[in-house]
Amino acid sequence: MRLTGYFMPTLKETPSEAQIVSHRLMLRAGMIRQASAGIYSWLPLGVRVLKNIERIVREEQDLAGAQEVLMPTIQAADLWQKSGRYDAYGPEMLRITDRHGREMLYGPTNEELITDIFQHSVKSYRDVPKMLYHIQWKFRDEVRPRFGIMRGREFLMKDNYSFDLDFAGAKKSYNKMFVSYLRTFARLGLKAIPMAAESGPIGGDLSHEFIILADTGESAVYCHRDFIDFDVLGQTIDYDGDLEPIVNHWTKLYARTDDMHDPAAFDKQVPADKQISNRGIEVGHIFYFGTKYSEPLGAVVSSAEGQPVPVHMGSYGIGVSRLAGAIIEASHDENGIIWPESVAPFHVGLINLKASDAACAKVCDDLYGKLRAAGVEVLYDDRDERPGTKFASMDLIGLPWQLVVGPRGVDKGVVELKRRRSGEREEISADAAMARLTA
RNA sequence: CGGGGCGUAGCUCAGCCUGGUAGAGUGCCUGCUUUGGGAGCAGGAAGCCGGAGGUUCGAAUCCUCUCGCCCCGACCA
Repeated sequence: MRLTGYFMPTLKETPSEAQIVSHRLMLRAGMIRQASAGIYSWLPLGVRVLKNIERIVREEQDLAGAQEVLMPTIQAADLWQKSGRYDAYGPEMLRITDRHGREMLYGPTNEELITDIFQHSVKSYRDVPKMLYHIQWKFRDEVRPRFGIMRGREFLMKDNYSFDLDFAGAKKSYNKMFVSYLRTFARLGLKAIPMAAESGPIGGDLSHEFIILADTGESAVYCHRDFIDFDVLGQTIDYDGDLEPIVNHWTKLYARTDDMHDPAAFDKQVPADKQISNRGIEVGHIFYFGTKYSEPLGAVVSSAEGQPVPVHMGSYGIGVSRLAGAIIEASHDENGIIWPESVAPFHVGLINLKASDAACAKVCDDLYGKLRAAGVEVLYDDRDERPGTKFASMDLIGLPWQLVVGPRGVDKGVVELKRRRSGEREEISADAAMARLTA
């Protein structure tokens, strides 16, 4: 993409409404634009990031055996009346009346709808287990939206719902999602730590929040330092096999959010030099809730003995749009965003330091063509701007690599390859740079 | 929902107290100079001063109402 033709309205100054770093940087980088309180439009650069996050989430859901569906944003109120949540949900739920006076709502979540879909078609124990997920916009009328995209009223979320015959089955589904989440966040370049969370009236330990550590996080979290070095991507996962050992490995050490924190247990279980107490951002939440919705909504299957049994369910959420902000919170410096490779809107930024110089332009155009031909996503700054402006905006938008071509280097037959994350630069030939970027 | 604050040019803000018909920086457009970390000079375009009432000869400025947005707290993916 040539920057001269790209819609990327960057800002030199920080808009006054933005307080936290991800919000400021997303606005400055031209990723989003506020439409109203807690509601945002996504501009081209932001959409590219969002799509990358979505892609990874989707791939990992599919890998774990879940199937994608797509449920509507607007739902009829009657299912919610059946589950009892229409009254329980309160003003956070945006209620709408259609032209016929029918009560509708903009979905804040989808348990009712998915359970209804399931119960219409599934009647036998032979048809479970099933895991169905979708990635859809949701709306929660937060009293006080804030932190930009991190806590908007409208947000993009992946939610998955599992259906099993009994608790043992549900636990297997839970484990699949647990491991799937570890992989998903790791691929997004994040250190996400599963922390014991409130599981509501069901009780037990089957609820985990996946938290990333960031100083600007919204809640206090406490955990063992060894989590930082845990790795999940180095092993092959067999989702049909026993996942319990992996789950155990990731849950045996102390990790709790503020509301579950027990200072005495923390001190007892974690040596002082291994204690981390920090702020954290919740990027995912998984829980088992048994028959809470299957009973009132009639999601019942026949057991092998011919007896009707309500299915055991779990639900598993990932805040897709929130992740865009969370990744920035976890990965930036004073100059701007530092995207992990997997979600970067482009792989490399090609900077022509002197657009008016024919030799420079020749080298750049050539590199641009070759990179594109090689399938490398490249943003080519071909603007007639000063070098400082170009460096600043490229650092701001945080592409993993910068390929800098200036008259000085072109004379010597070299270009400069800069790593955004470390700031390392090296002068190498254009061919060598190509080889590096296509490796 | 309790408490606080802010709406003036795309962005950051001054002007408001003490009423006299719109400002700066930056960004944008033109030209010249410049060219390795958000340049310099000159010229230019750009605002229903959030909206509605009111007071006044006259309102960005004073009064009332209203809408929007932000911050702290409680709450939340």
